[in-house]
Amino acid sequence: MQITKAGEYGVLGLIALARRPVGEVVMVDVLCEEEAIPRSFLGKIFQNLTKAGVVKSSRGSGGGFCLSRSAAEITALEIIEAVEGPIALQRCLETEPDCEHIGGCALCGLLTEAQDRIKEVFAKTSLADLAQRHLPNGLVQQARDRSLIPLKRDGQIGEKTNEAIFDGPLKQV
Amino acid sequence: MQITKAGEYGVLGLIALARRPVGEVVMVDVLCEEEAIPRSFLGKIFQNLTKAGVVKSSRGSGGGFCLSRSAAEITALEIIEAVEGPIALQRCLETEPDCEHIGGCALCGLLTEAQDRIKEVFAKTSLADLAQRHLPNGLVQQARDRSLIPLKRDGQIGEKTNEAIFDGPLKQV
DNA sequence: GCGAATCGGACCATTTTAGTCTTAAAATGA
DNA sequence: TCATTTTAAGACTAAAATGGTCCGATTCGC
Repeated sequence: MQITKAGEYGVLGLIALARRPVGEVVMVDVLCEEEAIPRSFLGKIFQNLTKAGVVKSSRGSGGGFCLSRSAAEITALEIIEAVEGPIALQRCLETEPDCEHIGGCALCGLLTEAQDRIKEVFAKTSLADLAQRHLPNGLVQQARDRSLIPLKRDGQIGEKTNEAIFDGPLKQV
Repeated sequence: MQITKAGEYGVLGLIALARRPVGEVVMVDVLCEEEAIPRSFLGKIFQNLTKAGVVKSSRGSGGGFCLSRSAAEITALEIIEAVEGPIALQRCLETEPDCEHIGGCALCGLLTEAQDRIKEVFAKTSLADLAQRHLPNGLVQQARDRSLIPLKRDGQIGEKTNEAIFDGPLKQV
């Protein structure tokens, strides 16, 4: 009962994309650096987002990804389901409506309700909302200018960077 | 983002237990047969429920499990968290309050909200509620008398039994 | 005290996650 | 046209979680 890394990275990558002017094509390399995501992984995740119609891709030099619609029209639900598949707490809801347990099972009702609540939360939140909440003050850039953020790259993961970042005057967000 | 089999079986096993008079000690064997759960697996699950104080165990011949409180005082949240660990969609909430992402992350807020909704649903539902919703008419016993339910046992799992069970007059639940 | 019955916990197989790597295809610009 | 740059697709892998089994320590009834 957790969001996967793929889902997490997907949202984060899209937030980075949503920070740019609409229509601007950005390489996956750039997005990865900004949000400290392993490069090849985000590439694969964005493939799914392309299939789902959330982003558009263009190949070749000068290529990259851009949002297929305005960030206000993309919901968190759409993103997460594109990456992780449909949200379904209960297994049997995925394929057939009847529960596999004997005589109709109380769990179905409970889990369906919980699942609907989650979907409500995700559906009412747009990518624009998320992008706005995420670092409203350009603190990332400040921190990066002060070399407080060692970037993660493939193979060589910087760890325990939080303290460094959050120490000092940047702390009072 | 799914409930685990362990969580599912835990709830189901407790429902079976809650059907009996309070204080009655029941062997896992019996509970397993009633809800078609692999025997040794439910044993392990009930270990966790014992540690969490949801059931009490007694060993030796004549031993088994009984609810430690009335079913109305046990919530689904308690059961599921006892079996699966705390419900935490977001990883970083589990250990530390600060998000690992740079400069405070929009995901934290979103996932925390979703998580709170799930907990609300689970917290407001008691085991007694579930037991009441689960087969109010004793349909299981009817079905079993008519040999419509091949019981699952260790090693030899009966599959695709649903059609057989739901066909015929039992269908209109 | 003995033996049967039961939980408790170590153990194991399979699936999922979280990535990486390689090859192919497409677009650009020289 | 050709080299370069970028995504697309998918095979591959290590590690963790899941789902489940099995045996031994413990306890009870006699």
